[in-house]
Amino acid sequence: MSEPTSPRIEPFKAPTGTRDVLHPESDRWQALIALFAGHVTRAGYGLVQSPMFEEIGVFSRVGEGTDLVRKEMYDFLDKGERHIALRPEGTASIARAWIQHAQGEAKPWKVWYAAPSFRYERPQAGRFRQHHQLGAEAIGSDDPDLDVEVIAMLHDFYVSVGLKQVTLLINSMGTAEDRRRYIEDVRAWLNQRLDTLDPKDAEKVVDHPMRVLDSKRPVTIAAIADAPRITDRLSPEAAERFERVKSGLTALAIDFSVEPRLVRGLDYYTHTTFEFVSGALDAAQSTIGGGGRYDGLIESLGGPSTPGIGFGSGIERVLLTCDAEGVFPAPARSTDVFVVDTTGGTAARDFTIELRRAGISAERAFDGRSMKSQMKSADKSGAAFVCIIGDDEAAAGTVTIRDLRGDTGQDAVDRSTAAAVLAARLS
RNA sequence: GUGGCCGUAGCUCAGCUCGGUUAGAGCGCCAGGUUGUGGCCCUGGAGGUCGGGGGUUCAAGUCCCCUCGGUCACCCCA
Repeated sequence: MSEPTSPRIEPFKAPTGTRDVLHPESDRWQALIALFAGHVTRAGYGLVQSPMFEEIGVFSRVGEGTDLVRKEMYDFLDKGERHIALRPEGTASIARAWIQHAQGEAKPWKVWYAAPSFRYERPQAGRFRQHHQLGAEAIGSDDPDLDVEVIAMLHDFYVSVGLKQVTLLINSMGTAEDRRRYIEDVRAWLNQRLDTLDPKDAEKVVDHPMRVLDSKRPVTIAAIADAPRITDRLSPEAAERFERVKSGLTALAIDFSVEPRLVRGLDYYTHTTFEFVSGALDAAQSTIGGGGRYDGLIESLGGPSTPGIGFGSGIERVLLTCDAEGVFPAPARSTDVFVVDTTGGTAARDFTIELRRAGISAERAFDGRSMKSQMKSADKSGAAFVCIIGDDEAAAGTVTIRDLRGDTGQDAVDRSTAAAVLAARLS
């Protein structure tokens, strides 16, 4: 009989379509979120932390016919048999939160978030099962100048990130009635030309006629050149609103192009819809942010008829675009002081923490490494100074401060004053 | 969900076409060269279920099948 072999464990991996964001990339995430937070905070938006999952109904109201609801929802039954879905997009949760808690707040209620979203899809470039969105929503006002504010906020954020090859596309879906009537018109128009469409698109005429207009297939693109345009069919009040939005963007020197075929994936949009597309990404996923007005959403979630507008922007896609444009690198990590201790580690333990308590960033090596090894670690840490504590310093109650960057050499100072000396030399 | 390509050290990859001694390189990591001093250089070391399972064979990293994962595209979207 041979000894029973211990079972080999196949190492676990992060689930399909998810990733671990480790430093230094995570430092870049923090910097991006902080930059965004600055923009929205200056505009009066407050942070909302909402649950990552909801009763599935919250999300299915965004559009029973959308792919997002029909096949991309990451849903399951919990132990209480509740039908739960992981948040696939940010707006519905915010709308639900407003209905539940904030109806009495001043309008518009302006909030922002930086949070994960989940969609059950096959991952590819710029597409994940868990991705992260920076978003903002303003609920309770139908003023078109609010549309301008929201779009300008996202535009200016991209500018401050350093992105140059970003194009703003805008469209208006008109009122709910305009939208409904237009969809019928498009369906009728397409039905008379089914044989001229690419077969893949012809299938979509019944359920998603507007999707056909958004097709990338050459045959279809040629066939729909003269299809009715929503922007030609807006009711007078919707057209006037749209003009106000466009003139606002123009006044702010924000370039845009009206794209009457712009179709966004969620059914709740009315009036203004917009999308920021990167020209630097050659991947299939080039939309880095988008949003629009959703004047019917709150009501469909059981709240009072209330207008709203907002956007979401994918952190992963924004950073992908940054890579493509060579902007927004990870901020350099810096350590002020690296403590080298060859006396056994006690001095490093205590002195490092003393320095940190004095507001100095301090690192050290562990495991009783040789001085040479510790010096190498000090160099790699990027520290400006190294503090050496060997037998001589320990006996004399001093530390040797060595400048790792310049040529000022090294000198011993009394340990009790070392933190102050370092703080002075670092400033 | 469908299809193309790809899975060999922590990372990037060679080896697979025409199966055959202890599976290699660079980088990284650790140590030594300098018994108290980093960056450069030199030397050495650790580290591999060749994604997993099955099959063919005297013999499989190499051939076949299945499966899982990655990636890209469709679809759709951030």
